[in-house]
Amino acid sequence: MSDLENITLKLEARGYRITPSRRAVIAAALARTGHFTADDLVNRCRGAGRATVFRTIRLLTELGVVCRVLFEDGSMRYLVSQRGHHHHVVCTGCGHVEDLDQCAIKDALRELSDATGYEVEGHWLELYGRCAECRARVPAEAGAR
Amino acid sequence: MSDLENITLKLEARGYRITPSRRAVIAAALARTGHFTADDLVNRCRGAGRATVFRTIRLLTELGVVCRVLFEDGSMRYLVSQRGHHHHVVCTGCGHVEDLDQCAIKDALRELSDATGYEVEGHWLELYGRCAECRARVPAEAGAR
DNA sequence: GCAGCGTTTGATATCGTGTCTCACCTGAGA
DNA sequence: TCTCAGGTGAGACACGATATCAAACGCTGC
Repeated sequence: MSDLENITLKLEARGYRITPSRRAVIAAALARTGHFTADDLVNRCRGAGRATVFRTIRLLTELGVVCRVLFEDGSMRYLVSQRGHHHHVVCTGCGHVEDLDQCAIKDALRELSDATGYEVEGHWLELYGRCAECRARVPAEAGAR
Repeated sequence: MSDLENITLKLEARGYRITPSRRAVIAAALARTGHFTADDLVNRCRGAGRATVFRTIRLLTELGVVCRVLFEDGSMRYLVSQRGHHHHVVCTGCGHVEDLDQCAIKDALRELSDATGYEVEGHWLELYGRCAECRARVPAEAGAR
C-alpha cells in the first residue's frame, strides 16, 4: 500500500473526507524527501489555496503523519514522518534531518521530575550537529565553536 | 552591583555603546519577573522604537543575558537569565518558567552521537509540565492526556 | 569648540508564518 | 434528485520579527 493511500485511509477512519485538494497536499508533502515549509507546499499545490494547505498540514500533524522541526535559526519546518513520539537531529551543514529511533531522554526526564517537583508531561527536543558526510567533506575545524 | 550595571558593563566590554534607549530596554526586561514577549517591552519602553527593542533583545540574547523559551503552543518568549547553557520547565498551568540547574541530557547526547554518526554540537530542550503549586490546586485528572 | 565619522536610533515598510472570514462548492446519505 | 454539513479558495488580517534609511548621537582628534 502506498503512503498516500495509507494516509487517506487514516483520514477516512477519522471521518475526514478525501478531497482532491487534500490528496494534492498530501502528495506534495510525500514528494518532498526532506523537510519543507508550508509555503513550499502552497507553491507546489497550485490548485489548492493557502488556507487549505495550512489546514491540511495541521490535520496531518494531528494525525501524526507530519511533524514540526524547529531549526537552529528559530524557523519552523515540517517533515513527513509516520511514527509516534520521536526527535530529530538536524545537520547544520546540509540541512538534512534524521529521525531518532526513540526518545532517548526518558530517564533524564524522570530525574528532572523528581528534582524540580514538576510533573513533566511533555517535552521538545531538537539536536543540531553535523552528519558523517558533512564531517568527511569539511574535516572539522579543530575545536571550533 | 545591580543587574542593570552588570549588563551595561558587559555591553561596554564588547564595545557597544550604552544609550538611554538600551538602558530603558534592559531595565524593562529586568523589571519583568517572568517571561515576556518583545511586544511587552515595546509597550513598556515608549521612548524606544520597535526596531531598537528587537535589536537590543537580540544583543542581550547574544550576550547570554536573555534566553528564548519555546512554549508548547509554538510561541517564542524571552526570559532574563544570566547563566550559560541551561534548559527550562514551563508550567502548562500557570505559565511559570523554571530554570534547570544544568543540562541533564549530556550523557544521552553522547550516546546519540555514537548511535547516529552525527557530531552533536547543540540542542534545544524544553520541558512542559505542571508545577507543584498547580498540581496542588487542581489535583491531576487521573491519567488525563 | 568643532568637524569627521562610525554607531545607534525611530519610523516605517516589508516579510514569513499562520489564522479567520465568507461566499461558494462538493459529495455522501436520504 | 435533494439536502446540508463539511470543505474550499481568495483574500484580509494578526503577529512576531527583520530591513531600510535618513537623522541624531557621541567619540576622537585637532
